[in-house]
Amino acid sequence: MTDSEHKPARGRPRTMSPRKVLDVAMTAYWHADDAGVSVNSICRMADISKPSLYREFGNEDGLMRAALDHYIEHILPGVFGVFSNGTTFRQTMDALVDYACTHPTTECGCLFYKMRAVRHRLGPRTRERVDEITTRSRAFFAEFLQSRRKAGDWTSPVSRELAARYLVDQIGFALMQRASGDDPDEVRDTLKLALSALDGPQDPQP
Amino acid sequence: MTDSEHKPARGRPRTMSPRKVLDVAMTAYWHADDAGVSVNSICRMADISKPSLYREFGNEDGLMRAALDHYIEHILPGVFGVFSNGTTFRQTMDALVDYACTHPTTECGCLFYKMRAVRHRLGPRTRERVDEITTRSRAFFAEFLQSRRKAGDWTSPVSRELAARYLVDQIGFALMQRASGDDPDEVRDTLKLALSALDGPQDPQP
DNA sequence: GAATTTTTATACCGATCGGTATAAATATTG
DNA sequence: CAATATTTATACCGATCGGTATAAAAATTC
Repeated sequence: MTDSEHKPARGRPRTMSPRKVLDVAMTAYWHADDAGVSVNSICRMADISKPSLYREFGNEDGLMRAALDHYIEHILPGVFGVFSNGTTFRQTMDALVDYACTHPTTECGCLFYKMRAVRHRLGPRTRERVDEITTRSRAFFAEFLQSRRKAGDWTSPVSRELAARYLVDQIGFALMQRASGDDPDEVRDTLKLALSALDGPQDPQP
Repeated sequence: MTDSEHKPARGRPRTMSPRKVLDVAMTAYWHADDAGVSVNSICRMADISKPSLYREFGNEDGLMRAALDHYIEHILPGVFGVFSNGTTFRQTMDALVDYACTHPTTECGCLFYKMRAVRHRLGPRTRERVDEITTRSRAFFAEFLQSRRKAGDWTSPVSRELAARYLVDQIGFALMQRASGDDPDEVRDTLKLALSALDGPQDPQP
């Protein structure tokens, strides 16, 4: 949806690659310790001029939204291996905990959750995208939970809507702790304890 | 510890009241929707000049630390009514959920948790104070849990250290959601579900 | 080669930031 | 009243912010 892959046909050839800028911006927003990621710094890091960036993305809001889309498209799909078809609810939860707490990809947290945490200070288009992804994530987890309930290995009396929201929130909480540099073992213990609230009534705790 | 209540004995009398500045700063940091609380804005709100503020608090870090201390001293004590002596673990948890999700004081979250969420961008002295309060909070909850375990109404196999950390984190998470303007009912459902992970093995869920 | 089109680089805009230099204002002390 | 001590108000500092005006550079079209 970058919508500017039109070949210019004539004019000065561009030295700026939107793909490269998005890689830089995504990584910067994602791995930044604090909110100190300015348009200026991204231009310096990507070695482009500000007018080039503004021509391509309009404003900071457009850049952040494009960077989030870039992240969703290129980084997030790696997570969905966790949701293989045959696996039990419990197995999937364990795999999720592993992924969120020890996978190198999540060492700096998750760009989506980081943007969600500062939702109020985002531009309107980026905020809109964050809200869309929140809705889609909850729907995805709700569908997963429904299938596991039908399969019989998720027996909690909690509604799947609440459980889906709870999963999205608790995983995000763990990823934010991870991004803050918290002890991975403590993050893991906390997340496992939180997710145990979704266990069935008579399931034994390992 | 404001340490500047020395009467000047001579010189131009001060029109600036540290107490008033701390009230303004505390409220601003606490109720601010985003990070847009600058020293300039606090001076405008408190109707004082910047040199007066810098003379009293040194720098932004000193002001934030003093505002946090002010909050701990004047606001937080109202919470401890929840931990009356006779109440059960379950009763205390319910009271905590009520307080965190519906009490007017928590409508904008909690200044401590808000500062904790941006711990990395705090000045060294404020960050030190935040860490101290984190440690003290965990210790307080651990002591409470130990007493309830001895009293026999907290039977979870979870260690009290983990449970204490979990309580501090989950209550903070709920307060941050509340500060973000999330639906109080949803925050309440999430927190109740999270705290149910600390219930004993055979306790019935109401 | 001249005209046109597109992107580039540079320099700038006003606003705001945290922090401070300076001097006027207002008190006590002699 | 003069000297001194302290706080005030004002104006300023350099840096950075998001965003843009302007014109040169580099391509195609005529």
